[in-house]
Amino acid sequence: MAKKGQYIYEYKHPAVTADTVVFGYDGKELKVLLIKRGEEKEAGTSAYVGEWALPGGFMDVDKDKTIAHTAARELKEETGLKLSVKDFKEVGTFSDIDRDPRERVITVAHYALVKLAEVQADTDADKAEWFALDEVPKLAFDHNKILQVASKHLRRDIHFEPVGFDLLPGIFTMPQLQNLYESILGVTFDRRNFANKMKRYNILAEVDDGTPRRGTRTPIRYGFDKKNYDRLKESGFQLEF
Amino acid sequence: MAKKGQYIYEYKHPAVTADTVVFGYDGKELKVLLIKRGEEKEAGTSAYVGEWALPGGFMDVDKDKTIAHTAARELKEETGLKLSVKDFKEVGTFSDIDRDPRERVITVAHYALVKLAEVQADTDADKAEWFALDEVPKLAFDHNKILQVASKHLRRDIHFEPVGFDLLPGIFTMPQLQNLYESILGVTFDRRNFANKMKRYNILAEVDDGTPRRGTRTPIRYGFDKKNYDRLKESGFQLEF
DNA sequence: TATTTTTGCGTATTAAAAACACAGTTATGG
DNA sequence: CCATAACTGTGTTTTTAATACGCAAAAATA
Repeated sequence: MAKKGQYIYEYKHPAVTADTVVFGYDGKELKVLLIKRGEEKEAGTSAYVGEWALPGGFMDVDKDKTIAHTAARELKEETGLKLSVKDFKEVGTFSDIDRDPRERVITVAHYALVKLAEVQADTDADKAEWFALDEVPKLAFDHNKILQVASKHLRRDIHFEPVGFDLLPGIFTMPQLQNLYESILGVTFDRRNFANKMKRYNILAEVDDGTPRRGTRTPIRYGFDKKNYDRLKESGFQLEF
Repeated sequence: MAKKGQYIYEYKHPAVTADTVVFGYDGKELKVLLIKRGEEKEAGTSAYVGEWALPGGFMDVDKDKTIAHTAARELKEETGLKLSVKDFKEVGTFSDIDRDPRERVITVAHYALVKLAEVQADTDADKAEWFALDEVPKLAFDHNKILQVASKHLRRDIHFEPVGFDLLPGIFTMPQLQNLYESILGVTFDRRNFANKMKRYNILAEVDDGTPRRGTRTPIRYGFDKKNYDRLKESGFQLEF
């Protein structure tokens, strides 16, 4: 952690934080990881103590190689979740002059996608909790607005990147994939057309995990064919769901 | 401008700047507005003096309502170009730990689109100069990388927003519009298919400015039908070029 | 056991994208 | 001045993708 001391500048500097919207999918709906704010360790005074907020915190000017490193470090410290720096996608900067009552603070918002079932055990239940997207309470600072913008980015990105596969377990079924897309986009697709379109992209691979398919009712199990996806991406290919 | 003095913090703060990639189109190719760096007015020591760079500068913590206001203010100060705050689209944050030799500086990059012919007179020729995108020299800091990312954002945004109309004069022809799209995207379209597609969106309006159309060779003049576009956008419509 | 739900596979229809031909007028080069 | 090339507009045809449904088999449900 950064050292406390006396740091002097000729011109005013803003404080900089990184906040992260962590999205997870439980098979039914999209969820977000929130923390309950405690006493601030770094800033002079604390703000919004006891309220729900996005995980995040102040940049360590000496140690954080980039602002994404700040986001990753703070997420780990506040929720126990350890993600790779490249999993953080930048959403935008929030810099309204009065967004923090203590001093001028600008924050760089990120979002990250996790396989909820696999990480739920890692999240520190004392401090962090998963909320359904439509049950998120009033949050500290401008975090409701950040959440809104991040959701919009996710909905846009899903059209061009295989983000669905970051949210689902490694092996999944076509109906699961469709449910995910429908709940993120808030629409419904025709079952058969959705499957056809997905298959045309050749980024799904049937997986045989021993489960017998006695009838057509047992859904086929798929995995994400990352190798094929990377190849397609390199050749200038563009997904469009 | 911010006052010089002694500002003390308990924890280290990074300096924050806003840089802007201003794109203009001269009818042939995409251009970018660059400035020649002089002595820094605000920071203790100057860096990259005499080199080309993107217009931008330090946030005024007391006066800049948002980081976009910083971008607008600095652009005005450095190039004479006065743009509305809402014309600045955020590209991303650049925060590598060693990107500025003086101190830790993170920058929020933006891009803006202007009608080159109409603003060329406003740009202060002593300090600023327009460069063709493929003739941009080596820039200060990580500005080449910022330019690259901004160009990528522009190429993406052009698919969903009528950005072409911000770059062209108010009245333009179909070939001009096509040339713009082709030079931004680096592709070629079939003349007839392009025109058909554009017309289907119903965001173009034929303009009669008195120029007689004696033959089919004199191109039809169009204007951007903003009213129709806003209506379409409100109804959930999405452009896709 | 009868009924409903779920899954896969397929077809017909509709809309859009891509490829292409022609005619009139202006610009260009000798 | 004339022949040629270049530019613009308006179509049509062909190919491809998107959309809307039908059917059968197995599993869950009542």
